[in-house]
Amino acid sequence: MYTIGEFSRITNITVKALRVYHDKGLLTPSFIDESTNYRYYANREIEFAHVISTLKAMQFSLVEIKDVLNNINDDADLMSVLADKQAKIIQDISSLNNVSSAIDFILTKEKEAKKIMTNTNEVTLKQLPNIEVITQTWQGQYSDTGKAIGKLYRTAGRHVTGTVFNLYFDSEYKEIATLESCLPVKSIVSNKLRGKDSSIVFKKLPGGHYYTLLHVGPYEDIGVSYAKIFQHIKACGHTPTTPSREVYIKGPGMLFKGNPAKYITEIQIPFSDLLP
Amino acid sequence: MYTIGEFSRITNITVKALRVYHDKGLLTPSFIDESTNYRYYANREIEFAHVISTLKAMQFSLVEIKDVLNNINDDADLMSVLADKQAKIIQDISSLNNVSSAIDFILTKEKEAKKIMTNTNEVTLKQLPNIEVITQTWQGQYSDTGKAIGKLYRTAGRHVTGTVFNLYFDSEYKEIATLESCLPVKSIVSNKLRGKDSSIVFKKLPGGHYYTLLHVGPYEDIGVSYAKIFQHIKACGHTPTTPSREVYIKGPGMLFKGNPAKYITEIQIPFSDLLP
DNA sequence: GATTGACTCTCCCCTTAGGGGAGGCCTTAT
DNA sequence: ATAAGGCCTCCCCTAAGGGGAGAGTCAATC
Repeated sequence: MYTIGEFSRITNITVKALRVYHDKGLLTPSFIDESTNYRYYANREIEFAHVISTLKAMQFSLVEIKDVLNNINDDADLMSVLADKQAKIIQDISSLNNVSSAIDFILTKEKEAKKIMTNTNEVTLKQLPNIEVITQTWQGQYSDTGKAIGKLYRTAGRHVTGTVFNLYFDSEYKEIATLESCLPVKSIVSNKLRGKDSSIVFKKLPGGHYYTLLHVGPYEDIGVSYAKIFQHIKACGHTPTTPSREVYIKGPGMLFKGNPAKYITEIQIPFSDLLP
Repeated sequence: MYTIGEFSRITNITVKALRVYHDKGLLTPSFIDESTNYRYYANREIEFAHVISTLKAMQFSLVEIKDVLNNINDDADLMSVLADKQAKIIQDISSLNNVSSAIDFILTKEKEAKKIMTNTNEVTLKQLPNIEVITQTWQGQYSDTGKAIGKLYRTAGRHVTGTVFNLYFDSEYKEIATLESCLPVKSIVSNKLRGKDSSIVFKKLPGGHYYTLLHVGPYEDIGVSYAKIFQHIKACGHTPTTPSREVYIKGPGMLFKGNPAKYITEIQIPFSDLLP
């Protein structure tokens, strides 16, 4: 016979926990002094204590453990209980994996943005690849882009392959611009669109040569960068055409508005060789 | 301005939860009617609510979320918080994976036992392979095997490769037998033994030809099976030698004593061709 | 025999993130 | 004006104990 303290040391279960197990009828000491209420445990209980610890380590709740202890005699039953528990654990693992991926996505994006920040921000001539996107065309101000993007993201789900951008069809500044928000996706998404909200369209955007310039800072200042890139294009003897693109490499994030001074936008402008 | 009910529908957060967020200072409605205490939310709060939901989905506690909301302005800080959280999630995943493996181990063993049960239980002549084990030699009764095995299991950890068995060095029945408990392991375990408790020894057991018989039922009845196998060996003109083995394919499990009528023990007896 | 220190008892409060419900006040539609 | 539904606060409940208070108990020492 052991006192509760001795038994606690033997089984590596705290005294508090042992009292709880007693209260809940999981592990009743084999003798209780009726005058003092002292609990005394026998050797036999050590084995039970071990079973409880093991089941607890397997994520069983105390109620479940009690159930197992009282109602399971047959091996087959025990195995089915264990199999159920394992299924639940595997499900938990999968959902945690999803969370981890989601965080990964954010971290990766941030790292890319950091890398880009350290690059020069000079006008560059780039060959853009063909790209598959879902798009939504609308009219309004740049700041409404968020609304369109939300819908696109929900449609694409986990098939997003790149960073969102807008196409601008106006060659000069307009208060209410016509634009098309684009989200690069796997081509499989085109199947998901059948019969759905027809304002969202799957497209293959052709690539080609574009003049590009990174604009770092709040969107309100983007005029400066536009001036810079137009000047450069003209100096090269080319003529800007449409649609131009604004790639929102880093903007108000999924979580926070962030710091506008660190927003990164890539302006991409197509051109023709002809003089205007 | 939205009432709490409208805001709840917009954000998919229950009214109860919104009130808790208010109490804890996570999300304060932008206007509170001082005479009625009615909460009114503005559009601005929708964004915050979304941030809170997102962080909750990422396993942040309310305290952590409040901390993030109040104290994090810099992107770099946010990323480090996310990275920390991800590390913790990955750790959780790994520990769940361990639990799942442990359950797997039990389920697999049980399935094997079931398969064996359906086989015949006749005396068979088998070629046993060489095998690497850790062993502990001791004297006592069969029923003390559990004690030795516990130590072996703890030593081997996840490098266990097979089912535990005892070697018997006495050729006749003795109250206090000399026996050696063996646990098949990967040879890598031999490294872990250096400088440790020297009663545990790493060995390569040679295989060879053995007469074998499955004993199904409680250990007390094993005498019957021994009689059967000895008789068979004699009938074949061979002489039993030592050490004989008892493989505890299924016994009192890691969790429960189980049903002794379903215990499975394989008796393995070596022999010489000479007559005694 | 008495004291003392270590042990044990019960009881109460606290933790997460709200859920359920009671009782009472408020708003809005008919 | 009335009724329905919305909103308020307050209280209890969850799982698995941890922390601590106040009181009683055990065993050894003086």
